[in-house]
Amino acid sequence: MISENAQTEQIIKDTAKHLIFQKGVLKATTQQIADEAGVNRALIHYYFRSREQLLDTLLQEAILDTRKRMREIFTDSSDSFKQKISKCLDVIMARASDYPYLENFIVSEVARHPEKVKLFSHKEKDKNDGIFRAQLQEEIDRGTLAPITKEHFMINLISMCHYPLLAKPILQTIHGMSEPEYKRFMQERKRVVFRTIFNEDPPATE
Amino acid sequence: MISENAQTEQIIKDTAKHLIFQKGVLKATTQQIADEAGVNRALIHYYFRSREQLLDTLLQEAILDTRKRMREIFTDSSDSFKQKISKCLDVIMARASDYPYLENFIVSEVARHPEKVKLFSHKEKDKNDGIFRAQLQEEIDRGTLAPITKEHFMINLISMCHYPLLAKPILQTIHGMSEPEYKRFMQERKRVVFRTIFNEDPPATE
Amino acid sequence: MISENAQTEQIIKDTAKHLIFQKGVLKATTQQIADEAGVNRALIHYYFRSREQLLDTLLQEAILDTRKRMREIFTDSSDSFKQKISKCLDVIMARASDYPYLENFIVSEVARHPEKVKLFSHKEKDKNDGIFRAQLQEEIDRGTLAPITKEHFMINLISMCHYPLLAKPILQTIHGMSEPEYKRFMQERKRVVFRTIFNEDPPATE
Amino acid sequence: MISENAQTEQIIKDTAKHLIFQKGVLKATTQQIADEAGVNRALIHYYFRSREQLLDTLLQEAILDTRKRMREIFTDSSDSFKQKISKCLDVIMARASDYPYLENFIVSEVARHPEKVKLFSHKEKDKNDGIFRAQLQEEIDRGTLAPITKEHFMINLISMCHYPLLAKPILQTIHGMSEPEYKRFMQERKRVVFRTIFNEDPPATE
DNA sequence: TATGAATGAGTGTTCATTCAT
DNA sequence: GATGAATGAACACTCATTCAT
Repeated sequence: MISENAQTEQIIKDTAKHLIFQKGVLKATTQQIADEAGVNRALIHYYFRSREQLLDTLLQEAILDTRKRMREIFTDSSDSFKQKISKCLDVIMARASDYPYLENFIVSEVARHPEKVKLFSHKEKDKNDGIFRAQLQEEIDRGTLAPITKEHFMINLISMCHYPLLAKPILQTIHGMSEPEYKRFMQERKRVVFRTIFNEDPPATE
Repeated sequence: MISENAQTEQIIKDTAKHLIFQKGVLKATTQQIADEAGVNRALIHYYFRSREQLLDTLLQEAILDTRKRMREIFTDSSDSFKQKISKCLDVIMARASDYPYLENFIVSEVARHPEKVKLFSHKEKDKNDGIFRAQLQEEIDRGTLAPITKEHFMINLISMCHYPLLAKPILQTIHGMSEPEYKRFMQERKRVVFRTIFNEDPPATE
Repeated sequence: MISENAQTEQIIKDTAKHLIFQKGVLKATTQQIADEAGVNRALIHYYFRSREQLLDTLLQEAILDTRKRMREIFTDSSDSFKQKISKCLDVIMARASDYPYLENFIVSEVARHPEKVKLFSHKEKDKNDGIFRAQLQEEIDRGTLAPITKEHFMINLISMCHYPLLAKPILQTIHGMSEPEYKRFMQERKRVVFRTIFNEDPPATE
Repeated sequence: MISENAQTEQIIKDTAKHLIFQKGVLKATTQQIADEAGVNRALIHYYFRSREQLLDTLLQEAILDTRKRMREIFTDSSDSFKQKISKCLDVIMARASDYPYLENFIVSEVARHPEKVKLFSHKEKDKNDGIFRAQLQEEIDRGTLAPITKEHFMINLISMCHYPLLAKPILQTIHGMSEPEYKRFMQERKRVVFRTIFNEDPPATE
């Protein structure tokens, strides 16, 4: 009816993303998805064969998209390490802001079906990995960063960005934040994370 | 059979905690719980009225327990701020290590039933809150800590502890860690987090 | 309601047998079975886990029962060969009369799931097989039976009994038989089959 | 694509016959039929209105074809009765060999929809019927055949041919026949059936 | 306390069928 | 003629929950 032609497939995907990644309805039913998308439940199976495959598709897309953005940042060699991390923070925060429950979804998916971890493995040995490690070491040698491995460094970055978005309602309750207060809090967040890591403000970005 | 008397209630709770918080079976069925606990499925309803109420009980207990431990740390005024944070890290890490999926469970529970956020609200205006803010400010004034609000500070702490445990299988895949490598990684974690925050090693603990 | 306790399981089995083997509703729905049995549809899964397993159980029981009766006939060594075959015909006809669609069901089950053929394999090398072959050969040698292998002989027997029951409505139409005519036809059937094989009337049975 | 014009209708029918009558997929889906035929699923409805009507068409054709061949045999008065039966056996065996599951399909179709029995009724009172009965009686009078009605006689014929093809996998299991053994078995079959009926070998055929 | 039996609501999925193009 | 998209009805199955004992 409302949905026509090949757009329908996209509508279903968008609706499912919205429901699961944004609203946090991790176990969204095919019925729920179909209702929200304004389509017949059977259409989900027509396009994706199963609920499982729809979710896998969403997951795959989200992962590839994030990875692509990350690669773009680290491939651009003209930036300084701190500039890269700053951009990286932007990407992570944007992602976390768009899809607050994505990380949560990923974690429970993998908990239930450990073989899905394959979705995260690169075939191609990342060429940027070497550069990253070198630049990180450089900062440490220069004394602008306490000694830390790449793994700990990246996980620090990701954790500090994701968690507050995930736990939004809880934080609002525990710390008694109103909606505008929370909004302000999240806007400060990037600077705070950068400062926690580097002990200085992030470089200005366009 | 095996379970007698009032122990049964505890066995059910323990089993459910294990299944959901430790093994990550967030949607554990009453059947699964009963089977694992070696009791009849109907007993769960006898003791807890509904699956929902059982889960709420578990949640409540986990929250109260964590809060109690935290309070103990911050009530003991003889410790320095850094010592308190160090102990605090110990508690969070221990919790995250015992119940890696607890945070995940909380988040999706609250996402689905926003009213459950009530479980997190204190009635009693926390007396330690004032002390904490004062001590934090003191550190900042002394220059041992970059300016930061209590909220950001606490969230940094929590995020950096929880995430790596939650995402264990993914991290192992992305960073190519073997089981012993991951174990070592987690053992380093506390020091890394402390250093990321304070730019110095944590004080020794008993 | 009507059904109580452990009888329910038997009621479900009996109903399914009736529906599938007698009425010929080969693809009888769990709903149909449950309705006819006057029980809740979910109970079928409670007792048999799946429709498939219910059907397998029925099949298994039917096969074992028939095999048992057959063995009884051939184990009793006091009977002459013709007497044995006569009794054998009685059993086959009775079976075919009780469950006209059993053979049909078996055939389509095996066509769909060839591995189910295992249900028919004996583990124990049949001791009666030797006796049967010897007695058959004896009849041939005596000239009361045209030369024939055991396999062809048995299949002749079975085919001629089953087919007319299976195809009842068609035969009634093609040969224009009324209900009493068909009944008479079937009553003659045993004698006809025996005569076709041995060229003489069967011995009298109790 | 591959299929053009009016051939498509035939392709669909042939595919369905193959799937249902030969491979034994009695509940072949329109999708399965369409896939195997390499056409769009909706085309089946375009040509046949419904799955049901397609199947009815196949059934009708199979019945008419068999009946036509039978009539040819019995219309040709130059043959002796035994020659006719021998030819008749050839036709039945060929049919059963081509479409082993046809009989099974017919039986379950009629079981489900008893009104389909109409497909088998002749309008025209078969003229050959009288001749057949006369010739049969002649054989009986001559003593070459034990007394038997036309109905029993025909059913004996048909049963003994169809069953072993239908039950192929089961017979192979029960009697431990290898594929070549079964093939040899079926080749012997015609002679065996003829001998069972007439106590003599069938006349040679071209 | 504890349990086996029973149920209603809901889940993912399949399928024949229709329709606009 | 032919097709992709769409739908409603049905299906096997699961699950939390209730109840009699």
